[in-house]
Amino acid sequence: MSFADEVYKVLKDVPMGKVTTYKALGEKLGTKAYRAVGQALKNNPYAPEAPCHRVVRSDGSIGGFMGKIEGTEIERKIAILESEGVTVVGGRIVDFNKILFEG
DNA sequence: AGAGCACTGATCC
DNA sequence: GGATCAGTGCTCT
Repeated sequence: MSFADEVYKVLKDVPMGKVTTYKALGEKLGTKAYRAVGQALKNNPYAPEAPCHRVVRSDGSIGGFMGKIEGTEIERKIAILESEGVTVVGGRIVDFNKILFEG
């Protein structure tokens, strides 16, 4: 088990239509290195199992996969979120606090 | 070994 | 209320 594996394990526990934050994942893993969580997510070896698009920043913004890398596979993940019932506007989650899953 | 990163909370203006 | 600093753990050079 690697650090990344634990991240995905927690991530898979997030129900559809909900989102979680890097912080929540880090806390569950018992670490404070939230950046390391992001590192693991961008690696994303468990692509369909690890819904990295379902992970957002603590303030509800989508995260680094927008604005500078738009036009990549990332934007499709945003569409997936909306498909799951999560609304994203201007790179920000709508009703973020209501769909936030903290386990 | 050193810099960087898909972050966050706390300071500093 | 925005910009900057420090902390954190892992990956790449």
